[in-house]
Amino acid sequence: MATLVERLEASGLRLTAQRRAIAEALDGTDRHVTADDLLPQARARIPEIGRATVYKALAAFVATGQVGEFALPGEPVRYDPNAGVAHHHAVCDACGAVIDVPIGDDLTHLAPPGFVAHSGDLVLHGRCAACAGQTS
Amino acid sequence: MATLVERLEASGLRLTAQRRAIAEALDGTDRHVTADDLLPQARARIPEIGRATVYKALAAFVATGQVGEFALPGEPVRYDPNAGVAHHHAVCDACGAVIDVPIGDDLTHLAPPGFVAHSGDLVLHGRCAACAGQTS
DNA sequence: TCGCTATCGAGACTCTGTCTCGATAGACTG
DNA sequence: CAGTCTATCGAGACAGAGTCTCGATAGCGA
Ligand SMILES: [Zn+2]
Ligand SMILES: [Zn+2]
Ligand SMILES: [Zn+2]
Ligand SMILES: [Zn+2]
Repeated sequence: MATLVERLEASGLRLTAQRRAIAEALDGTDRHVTADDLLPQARARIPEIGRATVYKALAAFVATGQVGEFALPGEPVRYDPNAGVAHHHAVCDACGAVIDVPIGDDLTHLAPPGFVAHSGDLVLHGRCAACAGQTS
Repeated sequence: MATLVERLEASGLRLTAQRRAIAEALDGTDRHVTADDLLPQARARIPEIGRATVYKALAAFVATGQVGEFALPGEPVRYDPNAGVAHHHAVCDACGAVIDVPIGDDLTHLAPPGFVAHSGDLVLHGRCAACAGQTS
């Protein structure tokens, strides 16, 4: 898999220095981070980068389909550099970890009659391997 | 299926006049509404009801498991009076409609090794029956 | 090189949701 | 019924996430 910067270039997005810094910061983590998490990371590369720039860059990345976003109720939106490969997410109730789950079945066949689904986001809730072992 | 008010009573929640008004307002719609959507509906029953009261009441309802919540990126949390029966959601890209989808398969078996899943929320994206027919 | 346009940065602004705190309403006791 | 104890209420201040405005800048094509 190419880097996020390469995939964004390939998608035709104009890659400025700021967007490159933000894409590198996002790609450098396997976590699922928020925009405000990313700001200090991006500033490590370009100190004068603005907060609005991060939001606008992430929106542009999402529009290309190379970056995913998902939201849990009551939490800020998280961005996912791994959207080139479709996958689902498992969220640990105990520690909050978000784990990528490879896609097995196609889930769009679950759509009701008449609904034309092009994608589906599944979020599993439970205990991750580390937390399940403990008798909380 | 009993009304939401009845189900909340059965779950042992203290049902004040305000909570009853909010539960009736929520139950009276088949849509998936936000807390602030609900405020005027609740005030139609009890005019002096406060905004914080609606938020706190909804949080209490969710804690009983009789009301569901789900979030789309960039949108306020929506509340679902129909959580007594587990179901998924289909969201129309074009008109924004949120449609209940009866559960078919159990999806928790998709969890990765070691992860103990107790529930899964699936959100399908696409076009609803009304919007799919049109050549937008 | 010139100019057009998308992007940038700063900060004000909006919106969603939470917290504080004094007042109130119930439940429970006797 | 009166007293007490506690959960809930309402108002408004507050906080966090995200957007908008607008003048400045940088990249791209001609
Ligand atoms: Zn965990
Ligand atoms: Zn992911
Ligand atoms: Zn539609
Ligand atoms: Zn629903």
